[in-house]
Amino acid sequence: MNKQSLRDIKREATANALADAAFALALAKGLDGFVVEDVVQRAGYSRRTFANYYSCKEEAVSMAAVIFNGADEVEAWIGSLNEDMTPLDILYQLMKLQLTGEHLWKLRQLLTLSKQNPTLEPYILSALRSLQITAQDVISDLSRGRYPDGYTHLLVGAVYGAVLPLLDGSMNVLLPGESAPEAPEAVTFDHYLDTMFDYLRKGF
Amino acid sequence: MNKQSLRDIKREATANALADAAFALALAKGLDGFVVEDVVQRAGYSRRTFANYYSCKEEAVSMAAVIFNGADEVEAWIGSLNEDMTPLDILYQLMKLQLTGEHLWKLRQLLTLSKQNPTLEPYILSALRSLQITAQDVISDLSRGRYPDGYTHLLVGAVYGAVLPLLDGSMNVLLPGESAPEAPEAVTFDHYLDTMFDYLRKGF
DNA sequence: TGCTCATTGTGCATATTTGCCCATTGGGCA
DNA sequence: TGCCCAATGGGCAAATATGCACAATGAGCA
Repeated sequence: MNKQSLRDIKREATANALADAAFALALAKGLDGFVVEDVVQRAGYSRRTFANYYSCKEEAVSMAAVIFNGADEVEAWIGSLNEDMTPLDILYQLMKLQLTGEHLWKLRQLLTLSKQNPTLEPYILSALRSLQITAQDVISDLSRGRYPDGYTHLLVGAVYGAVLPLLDGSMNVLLPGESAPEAPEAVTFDHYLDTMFDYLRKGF
Repeated sequence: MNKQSLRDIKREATANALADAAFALALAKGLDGFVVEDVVQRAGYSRRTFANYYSCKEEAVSMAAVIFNGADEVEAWIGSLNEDMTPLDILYQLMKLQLTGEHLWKLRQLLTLSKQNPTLEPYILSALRSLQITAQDVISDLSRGRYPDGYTHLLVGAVYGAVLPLLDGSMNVLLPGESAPEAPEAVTFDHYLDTMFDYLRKGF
């Protein structure tokens, strides 16, 4: 699907390495506990290169949560799609694929960090927005000719607009009795997600 | 000691990755069982970049055997040297440090490969020569003012000129009853090395 | 207040890597 | 023999990464 030249691969690897390093440092030391120099040292790049990819550490930290490592599964899934599925069904399955345990866990960590330091919030929103764009492209492509673009845009917008509230809601529920952070529990989020799609299907 | 900028580090990493990949392929498939394209694919670089570092796969394979990963130990050892050691003693200890098990094993694999394909031999010689240059620099620096350069040059030349015969000799001895290649046995080589230095000390 | 200093942002030169190109080489085969 | 073709070597431009310099920012402190 993607051209993915060697250059593309390495560019993506650089961006991911920087984002991962920033995210790890944010978890370990808090948003104010490190500087860009620490990030590039951990990732093995120069400060100048960091500036070529991200405008600040907040952006890098946020991007770490949307790094997508399941492109192959999504591709296979797209190929196996039924012709008669509605955009709503497609979108539902896509979110199940995209928002896997690791993603959810990272997003929650991001939200926790942003509670302590609201500077982070706009960058989280941007990161989520990039997820939305990706989903929009997939849905648009899959339902082309069967549904107008306006329909899918509104639908995808509604769903991704609800991600943050969904996360927030499931956090409030989970956080008190939350077990180990390294084994994220997604069941409650899934429940909220199902509820959300029920509303979307049957109307609020 | 070395400036070792980030650029230097990455340049060395590239050269090493390419050499390691070439060496691994040579072991797995033989010198004629792979092409440069295979090397760069395994290492994650382009064919053009390979050409920036090595003129052919034989050169890369040979360089893999002299990649030195014990610079720190050597540095520490240099700092702890006695002022009254002779160049011969220094050189003896340096070879013990340089020619560790992994190096010996790689060099032997190289020799085995070169028996099947003599194309490799000049590149092995070049690789050994680079080891010799390094040793020459260390020895010259350590004995500066106490011994003339001519003396150390002749000495180092004599020793490194004997490395290939030493390897050959110890191979002949070891190969029949050689155990697992992944646990190289260096004791017999060490014995040969000691004999060599005995000759150098007391005269042939 | 004004000063100091760590951090950051950015322009520019240089180094490194890649992609694309084509010429050359050398072995296999009709 | 002559042709074909995979592999190679290398020129060149573009993309990416680095090193360096300097300005801007902003927090801490006398």
